[in-house]
Amino acid sequence: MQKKYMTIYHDLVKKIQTNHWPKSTLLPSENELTGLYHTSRETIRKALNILAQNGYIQKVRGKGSVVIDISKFDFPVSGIVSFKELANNMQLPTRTLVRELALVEASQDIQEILKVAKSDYIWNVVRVREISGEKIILDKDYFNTAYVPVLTRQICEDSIYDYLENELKLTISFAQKEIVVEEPTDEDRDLLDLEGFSNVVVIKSQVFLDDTSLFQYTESRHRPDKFRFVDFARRVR
Amino acid sequence: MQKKYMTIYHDLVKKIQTNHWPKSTLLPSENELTGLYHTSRETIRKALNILAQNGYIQKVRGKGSVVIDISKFDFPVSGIVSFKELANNMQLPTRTLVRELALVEASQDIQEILKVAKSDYIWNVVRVREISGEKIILDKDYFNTAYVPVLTRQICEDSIYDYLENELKLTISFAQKEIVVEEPTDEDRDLLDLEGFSNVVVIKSQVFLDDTSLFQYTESRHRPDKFRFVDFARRVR
DNA sequence: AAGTATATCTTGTATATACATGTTGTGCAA
DNA sequence: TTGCACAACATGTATATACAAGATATACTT
Repeated sequence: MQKKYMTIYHDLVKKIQTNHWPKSTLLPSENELTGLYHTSRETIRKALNILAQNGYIQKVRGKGSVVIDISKFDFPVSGIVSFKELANNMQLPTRTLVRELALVEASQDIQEILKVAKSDYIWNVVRVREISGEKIILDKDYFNTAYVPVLTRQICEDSIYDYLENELKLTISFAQKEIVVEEPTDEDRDLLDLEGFSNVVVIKSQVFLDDTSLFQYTESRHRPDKFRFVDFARRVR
Repeated sequence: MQKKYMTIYHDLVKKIQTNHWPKSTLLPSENELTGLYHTSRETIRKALNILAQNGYIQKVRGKGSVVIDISKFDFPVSGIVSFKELANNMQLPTRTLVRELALVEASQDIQEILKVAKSDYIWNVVRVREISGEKIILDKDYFNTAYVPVLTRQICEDSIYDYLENELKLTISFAQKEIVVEEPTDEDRDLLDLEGFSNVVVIKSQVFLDDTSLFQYTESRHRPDKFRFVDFARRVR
């Protein structure tokens, strides 16, 4: 890491999480922090602003930065996080079952969503996520082959995002997400342990790269009783 | 508005929304913008960073700022937005029915959530939101009387947030939100037009003021078929 | 003793400069 | 014609200074 304000940010996060500065106390003032980190006030302020954005502190003019330890929860689906990254932070045992991996012509719907031509081929991946032995989540991924030419079963069982970022060197940047509740499809009923639930929670995401190109569409279909979405929000005026 | 970077931000938002710079084109460079707005580059950069945060542009190093018009959707429940503010942006007719407004001792649960003492009184508000004549949303609000001493039926029918911000001069600042799916309670079945749905989507929010004090807890209970949550997310590394 | 003015702390805004680093097109050389 | 070097321009990072404005403790005045 070479970006100074980022290393300071991460250091401050760690210190807040380890209770170095307990909840609802004040951080050292910006001027003191410049001394501690041997840097300028503007650099400190950049780090502090990211802390505020992410719900670690609340800045109060004339007073200082209050720690608000909205403790980063068990299952933060906010942001863009791969299942593997989630699983790593979870206490429960997880498993991924690849049910489908095929290069196919896009359906009408997917054509429009991914903005590809009629004859274009796309990757179609269907995976079941098992948590504590129960089939809880059905992930249906569609990738534009212009950006993801190759996919293997091995990659899908491990982590596609890991492959995209570390092997293909793609820079995943932002996503448009939508959460709705739907009736289960036959596929849902077939592949998930729905236990009589008459709804599934569906997270639909369009995911974009650094250069604003749309490369992925995903539907993540969850059993409703196991679904939880937490978010930190700021009031905008 | 006296903050220069905020007026520039709002001006740029307006110009993007009115297609002055169409989707996937480049904004003028930072240097050009300093000329247009008669200001310094850092001030322009502050405005641009807020645009990027809110999903209007994607900054690409060496190239410029690409407009990504993730068009602000019909029902943005992301952020902290009052029902009245939502209703004003909606095409459909809405109505609010106040079913309860009482000063009561907090239950065990609410005591813990709002962090008030056993004997403390809190405001308990129950409102039904009608959209196109259907009872779709049940809002259950709990306010700490230390910050909201007075509430009237009139205020609850109009907009509590409007009252808090413009009359009481409270500065609502941030919230911790959680979305889960639950089985309907008797109250849900009684007050909402559930039409046989066996689930409700519940948004639970703790809302905080400027000085980090917790003043409100809310449960917003939605009929699942009418629920939609959209969000813009950035990948953090 | 009470209240008020003030000094001094805090964060917020605006501006300037310097250099690093990524992108793109121009023009020269093979 | 192809390919490479380089200039020109874009954004990113780090630093400095000045002043505005909110919070707070101190000391002084009444």
